[in-house]
Amino acid sequence: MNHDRPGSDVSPPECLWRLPSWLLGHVAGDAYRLTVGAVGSAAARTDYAVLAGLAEFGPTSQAALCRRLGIDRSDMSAVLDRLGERQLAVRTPDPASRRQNTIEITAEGRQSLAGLGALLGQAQDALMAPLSASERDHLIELLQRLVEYHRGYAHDAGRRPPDSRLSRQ
Amino acid sequence: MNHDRPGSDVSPPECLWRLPSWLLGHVAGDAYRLTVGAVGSAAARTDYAVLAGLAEFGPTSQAALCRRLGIDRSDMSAVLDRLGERQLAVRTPDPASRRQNTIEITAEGRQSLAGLGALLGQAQDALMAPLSASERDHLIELLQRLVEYHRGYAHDAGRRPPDSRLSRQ
DNA sequence: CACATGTCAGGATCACTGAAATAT
DNA sequence: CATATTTCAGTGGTCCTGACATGT
Repeated sequence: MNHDRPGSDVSPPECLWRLPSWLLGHVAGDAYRLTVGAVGSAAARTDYAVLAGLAEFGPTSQAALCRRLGIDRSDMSAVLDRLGERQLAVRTPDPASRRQNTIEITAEGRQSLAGLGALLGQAQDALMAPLSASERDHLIELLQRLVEYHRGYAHDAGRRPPDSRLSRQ
Repeated sequence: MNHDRPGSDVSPPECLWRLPSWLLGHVAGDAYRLTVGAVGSAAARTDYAVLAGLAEFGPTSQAALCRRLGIDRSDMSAVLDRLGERQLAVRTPDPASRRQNTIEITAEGRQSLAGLGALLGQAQDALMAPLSASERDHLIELLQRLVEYHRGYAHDAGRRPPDSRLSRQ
């Protein structure tokens, strides 16, 4: 029933309006609703992330996938069950180390990934609508710096240290 | 048990790394955990927002408070019950319009607000640690623009039109 | 009557806790 | 033994739906 929704008396307290965590909560909520709307369901949103990871990483263990996507391994099982049922990914026990699975994306999975990616692109445009292209880039860059710092992601694309060849030999 | 947490194999897929909604989800999650950690409980985080609103708006109706803080009115009742029990806010029926309550912050509420504000400030610094002062301001401004656009907040403080005195008389 | 307010009961999703079974 | 992987059961919070009683 979506109670509440702006009236004319709506302006936030200064005190929260300058508070990054409050702003982030609202914007992330909007982003969530927009992407879920574009993609059709909350599950499909998670599926996209997992499929994107599988497509880019190649066959991976389930735990590594969790670490790289920031999804708790308690929740990953259900996601992979769902992807498995729909034949979008396959889970095979790893012969080399029998305690872990090898997860791999299927051809259908890649198709689904492409479709979801297109839908998500629209949602991103809707989300970032009020910002110019350079502002969007700047926002993305600032968010990336925060993610790197707090989640220990070492994003290295295009940031290969200048002496990388030297330091290796 | 906080499963997962970075290893050395951790780097996100390019595909998500440029996706604002994914970045926002992670950063908002970090912000949430930092603020909850600083403030002691998730409930205290909500209390802060409500107390901040009450302190800045003055006595307000419950529904107006919901709209301005972006909290659903289904959930506000419980929050006010909690604040009432702890004597941080009082809920009195409005004599002028008997269908609405007037909510007001108490002296204890202001004390609690100040304490929580200090704790939250530390969490914000921790969150924004990797960014310079001007980068923090820029991030905040970009997020504000998105919140305004998507949630219909009309933020006007400090943006009084240059001719505000003229336009009023 | 339509409409706003406050309250309640409940669902859905998410991030997380804690523990078990299994294998290295 | 300690450690890592996979899975499951369950919690708490937030957001949301739908309804109801009470007022204007």
